[in-house]
Amino acid sequence: MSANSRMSLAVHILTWLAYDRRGTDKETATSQRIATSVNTNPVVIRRSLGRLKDHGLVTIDHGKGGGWSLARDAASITLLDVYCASSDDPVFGLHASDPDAECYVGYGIQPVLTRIYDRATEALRQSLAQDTIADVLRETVAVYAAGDHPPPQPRVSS
Amino acid sequence: MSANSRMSLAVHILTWLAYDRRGTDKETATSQRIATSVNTNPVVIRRSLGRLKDHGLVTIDHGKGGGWSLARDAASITLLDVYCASSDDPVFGLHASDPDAECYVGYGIQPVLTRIYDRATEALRQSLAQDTIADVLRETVAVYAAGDHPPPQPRVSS
DNA sequence: TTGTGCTGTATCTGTTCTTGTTACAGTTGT
DNA sequence: ACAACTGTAACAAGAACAGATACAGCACAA
Repeated sequence: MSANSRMSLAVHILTWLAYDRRGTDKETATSQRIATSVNTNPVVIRRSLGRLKDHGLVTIDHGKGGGWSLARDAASITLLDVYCASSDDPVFGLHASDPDAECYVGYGIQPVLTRIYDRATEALRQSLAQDTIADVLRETVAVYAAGDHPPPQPRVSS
Repeated sequence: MSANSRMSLAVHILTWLAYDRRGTDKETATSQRIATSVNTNPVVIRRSLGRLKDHGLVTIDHGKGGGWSLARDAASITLLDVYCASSDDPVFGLHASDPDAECYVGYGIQPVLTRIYDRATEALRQSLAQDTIADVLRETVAVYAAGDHPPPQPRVSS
């Protein structure tokens, strides 16, 4: 919902791939299997994976038996990378309709807002840059290990 | 547009009121006059002002000849205050549909995301807290003074 | 070369959110 | 009582989004 659930979706996918890579049986990583974990439609996953591929975060092996995998080590993919790949829209938007240019405030406020928004957005980005997909995977597994999980099975997906 | 143009609207309104307060002729600050500067409908302004009033940033004098004014000094209203009054929605949203709890990643990822999002959002908020409406007004007037403004009149609005 | 399995993308639907607008009752000073 | 403005409901139009179906395209295997 709200603003940016695409970010959560992308992090989920990448974390899933990072976990999947550790396995040895190597069932192919298809959009269908990922969709089961995220609990949504495979097309939604493919749309997100397409963006991640365009930003060089994942690769795809086409053809029968192919599948998705991380293009780089999970420890080198920061959440800022994911954020950049997930959203084109700025956090803050300017006025829906252009202000009255004949007014002191209406004339001058937009560049001021832009400066303030840019700085705040940069602070947000710096914070996101501090975590990697490897961190998320480690913490996520820890949450699983600590919790009283409803199901007893320790496999990635169904 | 995009995410949060309500923030820009609220900053514009408060800056306008901060400027208006400096005047001596004291034409009443009505939603109609503010709407002219923002170039929108008075009801849109009233909706925003209602939220700002609920957060204690502005006050209203009802009745004939009444009008809006800042509840506090412009230098004491930070953009974080405005942000809090403008938006209930978080910057980042979690998954649209709950992930599969039978999956390692699906089970454990949401609290991890929440922690990361909270930290990033806090960085954004700290950045916004560094500017006040008084700062915005000063810089906005400077932009006006520096520019080659289309109209020659130096009055607030029409 | 044919078959298989998966991707990439177009398209449609239902939902939600937002802006802009009209309308009108409520409030308050003159 | 009147004038002036607010607060809010209601509505239309538009954008954005998730979810879903459908199908052509691609690459490997046999």
